[in-house]
Amino acid sequence: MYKPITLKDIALALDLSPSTVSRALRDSYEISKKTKKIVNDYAAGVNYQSNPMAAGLRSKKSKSIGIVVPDLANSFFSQAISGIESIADKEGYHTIISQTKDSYHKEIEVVNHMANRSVDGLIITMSSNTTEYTHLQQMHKSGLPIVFFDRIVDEIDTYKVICNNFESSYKAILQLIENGKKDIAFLATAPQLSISKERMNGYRAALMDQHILWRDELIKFCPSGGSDHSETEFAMKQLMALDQRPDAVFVAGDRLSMSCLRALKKLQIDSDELSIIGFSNVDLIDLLETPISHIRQRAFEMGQISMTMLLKIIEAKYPITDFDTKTIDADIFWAEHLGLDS
Amino acid sequence: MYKPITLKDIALALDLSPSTVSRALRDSYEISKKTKKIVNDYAAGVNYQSNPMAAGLRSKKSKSIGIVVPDLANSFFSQAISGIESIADKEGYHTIISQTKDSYHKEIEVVNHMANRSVDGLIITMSSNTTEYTHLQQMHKSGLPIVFFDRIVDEIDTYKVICNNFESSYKAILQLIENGKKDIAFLATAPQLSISKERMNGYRAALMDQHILWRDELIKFCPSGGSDHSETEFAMKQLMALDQRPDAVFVAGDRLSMSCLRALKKLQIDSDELSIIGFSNVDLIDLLETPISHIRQRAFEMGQISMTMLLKIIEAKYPITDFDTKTIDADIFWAEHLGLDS
DNA sequence: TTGAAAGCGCTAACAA
DNA sequence: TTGTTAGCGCTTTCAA
Repeated sequence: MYKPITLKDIALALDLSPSTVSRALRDSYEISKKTKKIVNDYAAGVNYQSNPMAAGLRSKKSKSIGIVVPDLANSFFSQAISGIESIADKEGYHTIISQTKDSYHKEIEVVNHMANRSVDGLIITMSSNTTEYTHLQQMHKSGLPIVFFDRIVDEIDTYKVICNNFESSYKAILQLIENGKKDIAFLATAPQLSISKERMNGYRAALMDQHILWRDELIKFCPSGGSDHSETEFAMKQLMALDQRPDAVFVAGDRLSMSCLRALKKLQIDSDELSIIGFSNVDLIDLLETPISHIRQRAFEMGQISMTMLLKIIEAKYPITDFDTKTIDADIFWAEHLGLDS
Repeated sequence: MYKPITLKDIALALDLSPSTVSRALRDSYEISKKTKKIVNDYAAGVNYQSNPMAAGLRSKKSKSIGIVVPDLANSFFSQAISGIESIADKEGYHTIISQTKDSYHKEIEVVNHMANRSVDGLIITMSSNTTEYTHLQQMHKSGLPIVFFDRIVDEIDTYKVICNNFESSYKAILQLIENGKKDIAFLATAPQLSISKERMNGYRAALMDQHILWRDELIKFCPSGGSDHSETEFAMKQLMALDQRPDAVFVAGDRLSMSCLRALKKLQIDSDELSIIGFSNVDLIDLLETPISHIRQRAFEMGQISMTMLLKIIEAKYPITDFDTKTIDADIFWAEHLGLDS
């Protein structure tokens, strides 16, 4: 059976008390250098591993944080996770990752599990089906440090890290208009998501500033976010069936952008007919058949900032009350055939 | 401060003993239906969440398992994780995911952390830089259930799940040869990895059976596995500089396949000049500019099987001694221009 | 500078 | 069917 060395074992072997060993191992100021050396050497020799469950049970700290994202297969999230880990590693924090697959119930379950496992904090991107936040509000009120990332929740006051959704959308649409596009469709995932709203606001503002009329029929939502291709295909089919067809489509979602490409391929719609610009952090974007203009979020950097913010809360001596939302620029890349700079 | 309801609180409120409450909550046969109902109703009312750290500390079980993969950004792994979770969810197990970024040291750290967090078992794909397994051997000897996945370790006797590396490689090469290719290069990641060896064996066997001479200069390794593009580019450049240039290349790695495509694009080598077939589980493969024949592993299924095997070990009444290695078929898809069936 | 003792929240013998 | 008691491995008062 699995029987690791315990702190007690060390105490016994070294004829010290458990508390001394514990303190020595944690490099407490009360312990003499000599004792510390003896203890640490012995511990290293027998490959002692402290048990975080026992430690956490007592001290309510675990030096580990939880990361909750909707989908690991989404490069935006995996890049962000790498950013989070780059900081966590440096600061000696472990990370525990879980995905919700955009399910509200899975999210609740995962968050509870992490909280109970005594993570010291949480970095979370909401599931797209989450419209009710009491599970998070409760934890947050109880003192669990939380940082929201990408998809944020207004109702909970804490640090939030998002990309410049409004501005980058605005800029993208503006550029399209200046390039002669007039009928720009808007394709988004779930309408209740913060990112959908912010991106739509950017779209709307650009149209208004350029005196282009808003057309309801050009707005389509695919709540599955592109995981259900038929949904995207249906939306695109509807758009292309309009009397006044769009000449461009702005896709406000990462997975959705690729789903949209696939739909266009299936519907045999050429990229000359319909320009497409979408949010995308896909690595392979340069290898795609159809050149696609895209807005690329600085996911790694966003992850790093999220972790930095979380650490700030965790290690704060006094509760923080003055939270803000970090907005990170995104980079726009124009497909070559449009002949535009990025 | 964070002060969750404890089992004791419930016991106090209901004037029961903690053990009764504990048993009622866990639906023990010893407890009357009435008491169970009272307890469960009350617990639900106050939103009681059991503390798995305390439970785990005592019972040495946590109903959670660890998943360790090299890289979350690799679709093969994220698909496999989804497969693992599909079974874990059903059986009431939580999953804790970590990535090693193919670092040996990160792997050790992550595995230790998980073991200490009392995961009930581990599903792991080795880091490509791991050549020494004492950290795992130790845990395994101590009784931690482990299932190896994709990249396996001969030295440790437990369940292993891999794809049919030899056979699918053999079949792919055979097909290439039958299609007239004669100078088939072999591109792999780290040579010490089980997958590299198995795939090379398939390659070698097919050549031999078809009486094609083995040529050392057609074999190239890219230890970074495609994350360092310059490495791949250099290898491809070397290959194309040979007097007798290859007319096809077989890529024995997921990320490497895409890296290879990118290298060919950069070197402006047409797919007519050089056919490429590689392992790949990329979702977007149908949207790529260059049609690429590919071997697609049944990642989701492999994940499911891994989890099933792990559960078998975890829940075994008596230690299992008779382990085997599950080999799952892979599917070969031929790029259209080759005019072959899959 | 070290040790003794209590207890974190839970489970599992053993008793009743 | 329920309660009592001890203890998982560690940290943390408090005392020495």
